[in-house]
Amino acid sequence: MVVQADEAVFRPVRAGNPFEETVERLLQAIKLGVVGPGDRLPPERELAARLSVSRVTLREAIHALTEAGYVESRRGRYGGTFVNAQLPKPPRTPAKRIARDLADGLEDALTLRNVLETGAAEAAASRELTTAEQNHLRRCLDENAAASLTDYRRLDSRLHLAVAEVTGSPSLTSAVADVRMRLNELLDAIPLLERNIAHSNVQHAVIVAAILTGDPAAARRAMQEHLSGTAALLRAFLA
Amino acid sequence: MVVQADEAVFRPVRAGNPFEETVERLLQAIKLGVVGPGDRLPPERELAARLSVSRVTLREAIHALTEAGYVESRRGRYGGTFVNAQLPKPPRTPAKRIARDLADGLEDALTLRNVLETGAAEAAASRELTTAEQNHLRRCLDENAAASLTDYRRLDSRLHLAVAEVTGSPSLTSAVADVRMRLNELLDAIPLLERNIAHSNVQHAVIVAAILTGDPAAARRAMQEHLSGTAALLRAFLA
DNA sequence: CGTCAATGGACTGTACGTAGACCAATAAAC
DNA sequence: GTTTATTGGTCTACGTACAGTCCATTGACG
Repeated sequence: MVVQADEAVFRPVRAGNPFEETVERLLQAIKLGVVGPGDRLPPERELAARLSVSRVTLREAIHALTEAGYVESRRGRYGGTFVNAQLPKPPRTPAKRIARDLADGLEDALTLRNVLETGAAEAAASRELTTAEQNHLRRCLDENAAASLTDYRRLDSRLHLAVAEVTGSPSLTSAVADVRMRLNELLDAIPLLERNIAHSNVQHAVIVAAILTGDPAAARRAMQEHLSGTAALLRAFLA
Repeated sequence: MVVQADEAVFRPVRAGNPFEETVERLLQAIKLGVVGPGDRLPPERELAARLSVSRVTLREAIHALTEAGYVESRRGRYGGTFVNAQLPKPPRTPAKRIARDLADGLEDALTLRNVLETGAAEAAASRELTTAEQNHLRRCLDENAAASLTDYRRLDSRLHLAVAEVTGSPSLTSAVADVRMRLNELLDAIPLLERNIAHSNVQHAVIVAAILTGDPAAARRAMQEHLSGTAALLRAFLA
């Protein structure tokens, strides 16, 4: 009997209660650099509507993030909830624990990421990009290249997300964001080496160049190489 | 200001209430052929646990599907909930309405499907398949090829799902199942032509052969061609 | 023919999430 | 300085979903 499809289709309907899911989403926005330090989140009423969550639940999620040191709220007109300039650094979960938690899930996540991101790079290069999209991509590339060590991971995520964005497919963008979050905890456990960063920056430039010049095959190939490097690091680190 | 990533990350936390989501999942299992006519669903207690839903909610969902003519329940030991041999045929939503509903979403779904399924084909061909996996793939291929007109769509879905299954990545399998469901309504609106079916069967055989012989590039290329045919049909039909 | 394990069916109390209205504070605009 | 629109903060009533328990039915097996 084949159980693989059963597992896929009878998986949990939702990952947690609305509160937990909302916290996760806001963290996604912050950790993937969709909203940067100092940026303001949308007003509670609007954000609650977009997330299809009651304002009470959203506020509880924001409260949790406030206590964790991610955001701060100010009342009154021109007030709002702002992302802190100094983000709390993740608690450095022991690698052993991560490895145990994700032992099976790691290959799953890496496979999905490989499919999504190489596909996104190819799809992006197959499109006619607007000037705004081109600028967005270039800006994300430059900001990442100029990033300090503490900001690198977030701006790296932001760049990869930008590649998905310029495919014009919101679903694909969401999927890339989700799988990136799944791998984030692991990536945080790996020490950042200057040499690796330099290498990444070069690869990023190649990927973006291929997308901007409209070379799908090259974009896919470059992304593939880039990802396999990270994947190798992860596998080695957790071995 | 770039809003693409905002849309992706601030999208609704959940598509509906647990009841609706559960109905959708069970329909997914039936319509994608994961459970065929005459098959028994897992016992309510077990299924509720796997879906992370209360038994009450699951029962309400099953009740809805019973009224819609998809399943039937029998009490007692060796009882259970069984998929009807004769499935109700979908209500043939007018194409105009579908086109209006999915106007924007169509390209989004097609892009995602292309990325996921070509990626799945390549990933599947890159793996060492167990004998069970090989047989499963072949069986799905054969059953689809032998299918009658009324069964064709379901067994076609089942085959595509099988390709994702043999990548060994549950997340990828789920993603393929989800995007297939999004396109299902549209596919149901397109008339099935014998000639198209024959062509599809040939392409399916090529895809499966490439996977079984471990030729990732060929698998990707074959799947790509296969999908672009369907995509062209959909775009033309809704134009 | 009786037993019994497994399954669907039904009920109760609790907790959580929601919708909506209202209050409080803030800073730009006048 | 006053006004005012916008935003976060608070409260209440309601509905839904959940966990747990018990009941009803069935058919294989001894």
